[in-house]
Amino acid sequence: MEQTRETKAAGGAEAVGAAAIGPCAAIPAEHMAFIREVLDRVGDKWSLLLIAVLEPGPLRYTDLQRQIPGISQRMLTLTLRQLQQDGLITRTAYAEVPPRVEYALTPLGRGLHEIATSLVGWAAAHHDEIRENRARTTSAQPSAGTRA
Amino acid sequence: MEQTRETKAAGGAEAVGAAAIGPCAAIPAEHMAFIREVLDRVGDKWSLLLIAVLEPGPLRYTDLQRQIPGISQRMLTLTLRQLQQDGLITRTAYAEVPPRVEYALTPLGRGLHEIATSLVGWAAAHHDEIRENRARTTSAQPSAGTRA
DNA sequence: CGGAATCCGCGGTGATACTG
DNA sequence: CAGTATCACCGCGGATTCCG
Repeated sequence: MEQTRETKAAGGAEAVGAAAIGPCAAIPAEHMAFIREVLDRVGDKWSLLLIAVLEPGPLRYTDLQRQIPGISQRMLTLTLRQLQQDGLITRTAYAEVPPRVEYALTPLGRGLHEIATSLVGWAAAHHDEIRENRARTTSAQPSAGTRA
Repeated sequence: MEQTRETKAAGGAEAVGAAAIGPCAAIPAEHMAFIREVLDRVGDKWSLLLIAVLEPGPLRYTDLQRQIPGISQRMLTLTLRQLQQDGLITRTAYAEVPPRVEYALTPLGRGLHEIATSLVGWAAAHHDEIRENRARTTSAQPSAGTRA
């Protein structure tokens, strides 16, 4: 029974050194945990969007709120802080009479921003396609494996 | 008080027609909702990872479980089904005596896969950097804007 | 203006057990 | 092998309120 599972995961053990070959095929299990961690942080509903929106220059708190209609102050602040802790964005507070705070991408965050942009672009490009597929298959699961 | 917020978001209103310029700068609010939707689906802890892992060829259910250590049957099945509904992956069931089911990327899913790979690659490349940053700033927030 | 604090619900998520 | 079903948890995330 074990030989069947060797389909393509045979390199699981020695994949440790194979990380350079492909970033995805045979991912070293040791890194999986952290990758998941990053993926989770990045995929927490707002982070990527925030990174994507933060593109050009420093943005103020209110600006971010305007650019991301659905977000609440709570989530904006929370996500902002998280991103800052990870070193993806910088927070600059000017202790002026009308308090002003600006958020900007760090070089590290800029790298992620490109990916975020790709993702947003992909979503925008295929959103109708996905919607069609989703509508077509929504609540349309036969009992089991039909269509061979 | 209103003129201060015009920093760079002045194009917020007419950005609707500016969608073709940049995928990210001044995102049309109309698409935001769906982008968030896609982003959320894609960022639901497992989807991207699954897409990334599904890279080369068809994989069986058990293979996927092996490749993604932390996932439960429930989440695997759920995510799989969701991705299938969105037309990102295909599910092929062979009604054999030992039931065999193979999952593979669709062309659409392959597009996302590239992005997922980028993201995973990015995470792997900067995971230590992020960790440092995170450790450095963890529970180290002064009362307010220190370091200008 | 930019947040912090609190309350609270929803659903994502994981164990476990069972089925075909 | 490849799921499905049920349960129970907890943390994300939204709404609201208050502070500097």
